Amino acid sequence: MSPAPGGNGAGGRAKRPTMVDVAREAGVALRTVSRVVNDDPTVGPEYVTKVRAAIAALNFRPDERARQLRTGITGTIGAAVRRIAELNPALAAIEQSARASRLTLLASSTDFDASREHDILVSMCRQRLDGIIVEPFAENHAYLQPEIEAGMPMVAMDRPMSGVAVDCVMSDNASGIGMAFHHLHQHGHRRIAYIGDSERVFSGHERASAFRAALVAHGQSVTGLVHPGDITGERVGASLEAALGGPDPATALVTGNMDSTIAVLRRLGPQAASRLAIVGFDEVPLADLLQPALTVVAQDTAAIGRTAVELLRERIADPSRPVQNVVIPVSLTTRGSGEVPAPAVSAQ
Amino acid sequence: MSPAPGGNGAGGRAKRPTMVDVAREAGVALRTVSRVVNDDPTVGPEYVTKVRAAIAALNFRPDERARQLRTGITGTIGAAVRRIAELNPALAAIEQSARASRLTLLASSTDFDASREHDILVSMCRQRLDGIIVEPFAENHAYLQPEIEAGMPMVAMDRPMSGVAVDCVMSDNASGIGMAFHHLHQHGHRRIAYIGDSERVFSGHERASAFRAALVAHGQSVTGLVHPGDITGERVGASLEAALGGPDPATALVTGNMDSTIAVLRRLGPQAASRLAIVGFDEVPLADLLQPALTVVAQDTAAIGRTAVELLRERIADPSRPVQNVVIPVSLTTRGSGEVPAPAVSAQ
DNA sequence: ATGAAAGCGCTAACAA
DNA sequence: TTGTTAGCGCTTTCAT
Repeated sequence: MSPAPGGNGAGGRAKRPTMVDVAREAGVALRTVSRVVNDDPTVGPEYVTKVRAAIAALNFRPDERARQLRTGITGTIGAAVRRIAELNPALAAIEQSARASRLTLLASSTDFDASREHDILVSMCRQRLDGIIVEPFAENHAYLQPEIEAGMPMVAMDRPMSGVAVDCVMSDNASGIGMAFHHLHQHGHRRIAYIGDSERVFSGHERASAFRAALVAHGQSVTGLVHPGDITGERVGASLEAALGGPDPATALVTGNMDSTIAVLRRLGPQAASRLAIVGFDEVPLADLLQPALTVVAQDTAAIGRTAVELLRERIADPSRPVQNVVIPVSLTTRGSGEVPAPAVSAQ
Repeated sequence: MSPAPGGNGAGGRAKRPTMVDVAREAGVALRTVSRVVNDDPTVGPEYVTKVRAAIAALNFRPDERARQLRTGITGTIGAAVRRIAELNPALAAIEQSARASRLTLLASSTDFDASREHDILVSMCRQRLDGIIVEPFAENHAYLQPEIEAGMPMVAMDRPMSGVAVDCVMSDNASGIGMAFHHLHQHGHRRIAYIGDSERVFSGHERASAFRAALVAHGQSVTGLVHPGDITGERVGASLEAALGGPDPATALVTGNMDSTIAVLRRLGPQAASRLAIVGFDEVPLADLLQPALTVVAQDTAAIGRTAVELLRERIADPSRPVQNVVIPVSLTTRGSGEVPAPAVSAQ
């Protein structure tokens, strides 16, 4: 009711009250305030009342930083992903799981930049977060070995890390590519091309390799059909020409990730996809509104995020357990673009 | 070279070395280690060498939490937005600006839930972040008054906050709606309907009001043309029927935000938009790949995010400066859907 | 240029 | 059940 004593006048930068102030105001010991704040049941009801009143009178808010320093745990896990603020269902799942475990999530964008990733991970380690989920980008992470040895729990998502042994969760890339290929093959296509991310990227390599394997398994030549590389308009355009031009053009296309799919659609122009069968790896926003609607191999992003948090919590609980490697199944979502039939064979 | 002393054996949870350990290892005072860690130039070169060596030998990493407790600043700002992990260019801009100012960003999803928003904001206050950017959702934020009085810098984004006086940055909603209406009017449309978010939402209210004002300014009746409400398939479907059915159907549509636009497109089905002129408020992912490509009123999300960080930094620097209110202009991006001409008047 | 010692605000042994 | 006291790991006066 009465305004807080202690020079809380208007305008000036008020000094926040601490537990000591609350204790004085309530006429109890510091320890009692701490107990009340932490809902310790062994405090007498009248003390609880007095302390609560003092807390309200002073507008006291405990300083989480001091608590963290003292207890050694931050209640926060970090997520170093390529992009926050872009559609990232795995990150959404991580946030949800973290919240369910009463953990704060500190998410940062590594932004496809190894040095940024380095800075973020080092900073997270200095903050002594309870654990870190990372979607690795850099080639080598040996510099993290001391941190891991010092007990910093870490989980890799989407890609494994090299140079350190950490738990990892990722999609079954090979199966997904197999599904896409098989689906198009079943719809009569015999010339199926692949356009995807650079093989320098782990998943780009896995997917391109799996596609080559599928071609070989169907007794086909790999020549001219597999086009990994950077996702730029020009590169994708050139790959498209290579795949769709020539004497024996592809009648169907597998795109290796969301960005490739979008780049291909942009390059082909509206409705060009109705002449060509397309199956994309990764879900695409508004895939149902395109024409034809896009058939995709969908990753179980919710499971990936959930599993990442699970692995991290298990690692926190038992730092010495053996390293786990979890592979999450993918699934095919048919919407139209993958069911375009192969054109009847005319001549050759 | 030699392994760190102090029981760093394999398997066990190693205790991290502190500055005290480094000081002992280097044979210097604690204070000197602190100086070296903080690049204080007044340290003798040979001391620097010794300390660096000890740091490397022990794999010492300073504990950011202790530093924060002691200095009082965290170097971290919070962002409580509706959704991270979804396309959110304003959040991306915030992250970029924060990084440019060497600030860590702690982003959390309030997820369209007032109690979640409350928990997140309270938690950020307890963590004594250097400042908070919030995309307010709850009706009233008076509970934050004590925090603001205690010196917690805060900036509202996209919507103002009620119950507290804080800086605010948002788009020029009224102009945007005016642009959309005017654009359609210029293309010959005389029956233009609006479907948007609920008027309980601040921007929903602003935009619906502006649309009514536009109708009135053009001497038209408001009846049956303005449809704010929750964004669900059924509600949007009903609003569409009301607007497009009847004796005098609308020939053009303004949608009030991204979700309304997408809901309308889903409801109308593919290519239905080629019979109806549509201008959406907010950019839509892959808007260029739809048919017809989508004409939208685009918010300058980059400017919004940048300004939010700017306002926050200024507030941190000068807690007593007057509250600022910044309105960011919007712009029209024509792609096709808004340029569908009005059908020739047949009878009536 | 370097060091000794006092805290930042909280929790956790240990006493009473 | 409540209080006393010693830190968590760092920065920072103040001496030297």
